[in-house]
Amino acid sequence: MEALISDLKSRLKEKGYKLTTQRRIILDVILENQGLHLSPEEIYDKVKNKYPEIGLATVYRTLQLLEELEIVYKLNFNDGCNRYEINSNSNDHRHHHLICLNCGKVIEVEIDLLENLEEEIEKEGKFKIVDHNVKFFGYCEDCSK
Amino acid sequence: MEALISDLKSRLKEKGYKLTTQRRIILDVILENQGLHLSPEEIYDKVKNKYPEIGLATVYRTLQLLEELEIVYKLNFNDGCNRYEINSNSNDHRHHHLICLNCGKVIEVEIDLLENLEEEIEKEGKFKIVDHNVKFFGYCEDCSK
DNA sequence: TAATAATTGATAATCATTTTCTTTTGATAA
DNA sequence: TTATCAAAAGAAAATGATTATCAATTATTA
Ligand SMILES: [Mn+2]
Ligand SMILES: [Mn+2]
Ligand SMILES: [Zn+2]
Ligand SMILES: [Zn+2]
Repeated sequence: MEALISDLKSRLKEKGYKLTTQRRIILDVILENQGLHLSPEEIYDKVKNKYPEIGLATVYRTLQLLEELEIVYKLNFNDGCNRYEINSNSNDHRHHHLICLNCGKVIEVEIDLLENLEEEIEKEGKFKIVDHNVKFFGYCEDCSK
Repeated sequence: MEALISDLKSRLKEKGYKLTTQRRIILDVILENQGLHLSPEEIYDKVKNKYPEIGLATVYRTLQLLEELEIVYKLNFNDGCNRYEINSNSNDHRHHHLICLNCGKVIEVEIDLLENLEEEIEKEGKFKIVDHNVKFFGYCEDCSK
């Protein structure tokens, strides 16, 4: 997590941006809530505990910026808002999400196993893959009865 | 395509809904534009050519209904609106999408190849998979230079 | 220290989608 | 066929997430 903050600092500087208190706290909140996939509003609420003067617009702006810098990743679970998580692996591995159709719970899966599929797709020579996004829908343990 | 219309008719009747002209035309437009992933607004424009009195709210309402009946499938390419396509295979096979990060073009891939991954996930016994959604990001032929 | 550029917070504006409400339509029974 | 009644449609207003605007503040540079 320290690595991420210094990462942020250098990537910001690189583009002439500053590491402000607000930005750092927003990233802190996301870091402290790994796996929860917070929405901007939820992040706003949590940040307000640490920095009550924060404005909602700043949260939106910062999330945009962090996404641009590939420090966070934007998710869409079709529940009316975007959600964000740390982009732990800018390089290769990206985890998948299992979404329970009954209770809405979101479970993370670390195995990737897309190599075959990606290879097969690139074999055609018509597309160069650099990232993917995989969601599985079904029923979690509790909801399977 | 005829199959889909009669499918629609029976699934509607099953739930006490009616097959109206508007609903049929909306489905026709989606059928006539396979692979284009139209947005509600785009569907509205095309339907207006055949039925100028249609209202936008009817399009939204019908899309919701068709999705509920599993006749269409809702997609999100993060471009500010939802998009819809025929849910050609309610059973098993669902095609994937390749999205060009440069020009935005969307290409469909028919190979599935997720069996291994799904098996591996279900092996843990914590989740029963019934559907998936897979997007690949990268560069299309034209944009790879 | 003065000048300049970046950042913020408050507020207004956008824009896709939903709701509300009144009128119309269509299936069914008398 | 006609009366009845729920479903459906269209117009218009409302909602709600996100974005843009703008004046004030803060950090950096000359
Ligand atoms: Mn996650
Ligand atoms: Mn498609
Ligand atoms: Zn569940
Ligand atoms: Zn392209």
